[in-house]
Amino acid sequence: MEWDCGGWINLLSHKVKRRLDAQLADLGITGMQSRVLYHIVKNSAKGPIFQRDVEAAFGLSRSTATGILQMLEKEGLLVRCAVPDDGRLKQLVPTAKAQQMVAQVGAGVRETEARMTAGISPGQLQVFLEVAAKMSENLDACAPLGGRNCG
Amino acid sequence: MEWDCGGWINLLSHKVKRRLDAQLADLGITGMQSRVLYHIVKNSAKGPIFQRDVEAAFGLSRSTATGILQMLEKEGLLVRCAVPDDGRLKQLVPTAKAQQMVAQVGAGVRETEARMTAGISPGQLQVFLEVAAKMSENLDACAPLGGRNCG
DNA sequence: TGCAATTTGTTCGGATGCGAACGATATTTT
DNA sequence: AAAATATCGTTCGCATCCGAACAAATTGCA
Repeated sequence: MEWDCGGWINLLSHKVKRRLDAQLADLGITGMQSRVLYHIVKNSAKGPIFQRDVEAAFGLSRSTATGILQMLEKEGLLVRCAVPDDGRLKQLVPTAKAQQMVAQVGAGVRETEARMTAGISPGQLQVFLEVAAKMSENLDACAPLGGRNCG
Repeated sequence: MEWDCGGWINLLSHKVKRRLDAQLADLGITGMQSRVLYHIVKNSAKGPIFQRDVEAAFGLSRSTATGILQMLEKEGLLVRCAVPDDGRLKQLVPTAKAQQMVAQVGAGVRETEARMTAGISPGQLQVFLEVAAKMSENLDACAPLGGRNCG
């Protein structure tokens, strides 16, 4: 009779989100937005990056990704420009402002990370991350149930 | 420059939620609702339980808890009745239907839990849960930042 | 070539969660 | 006792995210 599927994980995620959003509120950006922006900044150096890559990396639906990227563009943190090769794609190009934002966000994030992991040994943290990754993988494997809208 | 605050945790939580909600869709209940209901069923045996207890247990804001409990009542899964001692409180009393629902949900939840933890040793899982609990605790400790609306 | 299927991103309506402001009831202080 | 304070739950408007339906562009196949 005892079960708790995802109870702890959702509770923890919930707290992380609240803490991080509060930490970043002054910068006018949310945790999710900052992660997406960081991902774009980091990966656009290696080659062109598109909305579909963001969807895949964060498990977001198309509509949600559209909204986040529109918002980031409106804030002047990136530009979505058409590419000649394929008229469907819009390449995501971070602006100089994005670099600043990423640096500022990084400071807040590291602070929150430090508080969060206080008193946890590197070894424990390692196991934690490995288990989390394995769970993520397991869930991908049994994905066919439900939503077909995201990659 | 490398940071990922809550990236993995949010991604995993996201996937758990999607999987569980899909699993429970046939029963007409969401993962969050089912967890709250289970909590009420389990704890109402030990003594009266109120909305504030739900808020504390799941880190929900007052308004969110109100919404979930109103919904569960509308579905006939619980009754919120006034108590004579304190006119502010509404005791949460699960119905017989709630017992059935909890049993049905339990089956689906155990299936999802099994899939999710496949290939993970009990020892690893133990560490994972301990670290998650420690992180949760750490986040509670630095709570004063932001929202004052929830317990 | 020409038409079907796929891919990419948008818009729309709905669900869930939050914070602020509120009314009602209890408790504490004066 | 009266007034200030605290607690409990509700309502409201806002943000985030989802899935479905859609338009535009590309690819694959006959």
